[in-house]
Amino acid sequence: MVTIYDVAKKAGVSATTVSHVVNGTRTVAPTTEKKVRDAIRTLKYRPNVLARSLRQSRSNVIGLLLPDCRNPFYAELARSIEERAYKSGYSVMICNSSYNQDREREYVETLANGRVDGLIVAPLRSKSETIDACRDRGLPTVVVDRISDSVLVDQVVINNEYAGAQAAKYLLKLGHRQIGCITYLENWTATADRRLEGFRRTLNEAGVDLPDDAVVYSDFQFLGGQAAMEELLTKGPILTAVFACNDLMAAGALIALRRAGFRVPDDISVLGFDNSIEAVITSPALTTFSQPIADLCGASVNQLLQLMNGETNRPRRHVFNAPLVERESCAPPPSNTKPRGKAGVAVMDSKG
Amino acid sequence: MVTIYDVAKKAGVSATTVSHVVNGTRTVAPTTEKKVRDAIRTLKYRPNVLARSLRQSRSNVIGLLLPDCRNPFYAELARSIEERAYKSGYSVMICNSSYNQDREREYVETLANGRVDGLIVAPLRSKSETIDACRDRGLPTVVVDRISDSVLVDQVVINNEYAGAQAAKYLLKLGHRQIGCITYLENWTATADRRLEGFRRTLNEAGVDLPDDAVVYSDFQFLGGQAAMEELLTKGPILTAVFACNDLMAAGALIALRRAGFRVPDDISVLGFDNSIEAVITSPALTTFSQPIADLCGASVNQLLQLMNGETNRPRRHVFNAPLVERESCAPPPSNTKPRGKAGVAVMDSKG
DNA sequence: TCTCGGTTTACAATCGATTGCCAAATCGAT
DNA sequence: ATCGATTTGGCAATCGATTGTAAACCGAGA
Repeated sequence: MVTIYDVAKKAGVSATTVSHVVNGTRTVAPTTEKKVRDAIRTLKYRPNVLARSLRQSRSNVIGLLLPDCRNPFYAELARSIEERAYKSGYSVMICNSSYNQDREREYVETLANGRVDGLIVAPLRSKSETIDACRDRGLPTVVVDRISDSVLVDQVVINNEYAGAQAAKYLLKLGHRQIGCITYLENWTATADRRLEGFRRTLNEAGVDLPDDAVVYSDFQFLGGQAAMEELLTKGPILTAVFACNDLMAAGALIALRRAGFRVPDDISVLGFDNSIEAVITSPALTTFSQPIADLCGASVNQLLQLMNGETNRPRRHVFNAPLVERESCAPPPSNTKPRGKAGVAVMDSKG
Repeated sequence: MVTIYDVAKKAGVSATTVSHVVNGTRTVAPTTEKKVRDAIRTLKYRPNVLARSLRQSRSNVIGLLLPDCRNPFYAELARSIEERAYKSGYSVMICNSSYNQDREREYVETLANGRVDGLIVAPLRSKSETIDACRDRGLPTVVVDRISDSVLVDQVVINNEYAGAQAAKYLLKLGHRQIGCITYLENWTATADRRLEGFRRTLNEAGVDLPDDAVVYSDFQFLGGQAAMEELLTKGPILTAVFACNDLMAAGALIALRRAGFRVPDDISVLGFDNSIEAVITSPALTTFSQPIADLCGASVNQLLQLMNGETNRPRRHVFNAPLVERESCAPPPSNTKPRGKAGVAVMDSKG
């Protein structure tokens, strides 16, 4: 490896001068500068970023710790964060915890000690030592997508409970009364469970029950959603609508329903979440909630940049909303006796 | 930050001893070891990975440079590579070139100088200075998915020309004669263009023409595929089958066809590539070619590990095959006058 | 010739670890 | 008590940069 001393020797100057030429940190006489630049070019010298980082105690890298980059929502998040970070001169190191607590902890250990200047993390659990570990090390940290119990860390999230409530209102308005839900492990992430909470509360307020066997806990993945829908069909009550807490599971549900001979949305409605590419390419296309990814990433990166600049305001929670995107997968229930018109204009169905 | 010297002082030993306790590189008396471990626990000491890497000139990180992790094929590739690397004690730094040459070059600059021990890259172009830059720096490098012109670098790819030929044979066997193709920029990646090459050659050998206006160059993305299909419908010849060089574009083509009132596969067949999740959730599900991701990643990581261990065999090219996966999106052409039976059993259509 | 002010360059310490080499301590055997 | 072998532990150099401090240099004015 060619070092700064090799360049110095070839240019006939000291390493100090080479460093100042490379970084433009002090005025250097034009003739000296030329000698140095020539030497750099001849030797193909590149500064060793490790040595520089060690000395300056900053690496210009930020870490991004996600459950799984195959989930299109996280993939989109990763790209968007990387884009913003790049514009601010930072590279991004993306790591997948693979929905594994130990892996998550290990990655924090690996990342926290010098390798990154800051960390954006979508933690697996709300109550996790991961976040505490970051705080202990004094590592600037922002929690994104998922809520952490810790009040000492900045968080960037959507209002999941509100979105769940909107989901319920939408299905109720369409006339549904037999409603099910495919969600994620209980009390883990403060995402799917909050959506379920708002969903259930709003249904109850409207006098509609959400029985236990109409709720299936799955894994946010395609096959999981498919299996969950099959379980609902075999073991659950008769349903006219299902709210799946992400698009991948909703897509799985569509497949299970098609195989079982149901037509969506004629026989049963399916409501997704995320507005990922999956929502567009399924047939029928999914009615879903749009994750405000640009907002989430903008807020996360800005907040992290502030933290890394030493601005230590009291931690805050940035909250955004996920608006409903209507496509084709939701419609009034098949034997609907309620008015179908939008604003109360009664349009009786065949029974009327 | 608490350093090894802080621990040494608290434990009443030298930094040397602490280092050996942490790394298990020398026998340490049990009582001494206990003192050191207690001090480490009390002070919450963590070794600074930068300092360690600088001294050992290895970081235990490998870089992965991809065009775009939102593409499900690359997302899957990234996860699989990370999984294998993790098992060998390496972390993975994933970077997106975003289909941008400059970005690709900059990332190589950033990664190559100490930050990573090796690099797996899916370069944007076959003829690119990116690979040369890696070689100049002596960075162990493996090219994956795409072929590089450089004969001095290890490559792990599928046989795209063969797969293209198989695509042609399959459509010919179904009875198609009016065939189109949605591919990627010409002469860039040695993936889509090779597929097209094998595709065209095999069609020609069967006496079937692939006219210029039946080939559209797109961008490997969903919207691009949709636009490409629209272009084929408006400006191209009448077609009974389209080969899209990846599933995302095939999914886009399906949408365009549905909007234009075509039924797939009754009116027109669509053949995809990658066998990503998209191929399963579209309706109809895509007949496609299965990327042997496990093979690709296994070979890439193994090869890179060998390179990083200093084993410098002559660079080789690992080639795998992508088998056809039949689903629902391909069928005989609508007004087919050929036998439809599988093994020559003549089943005449309505014209018969 | 000497001094002064400003510019340009170099010396040497430092970041936080690892590690080759040597010294001290311990032990058992004679 | 002495010696040699074996453990155990520390000193100091090193990785490749950055940077505070000080020295060298240069032309101008006294």
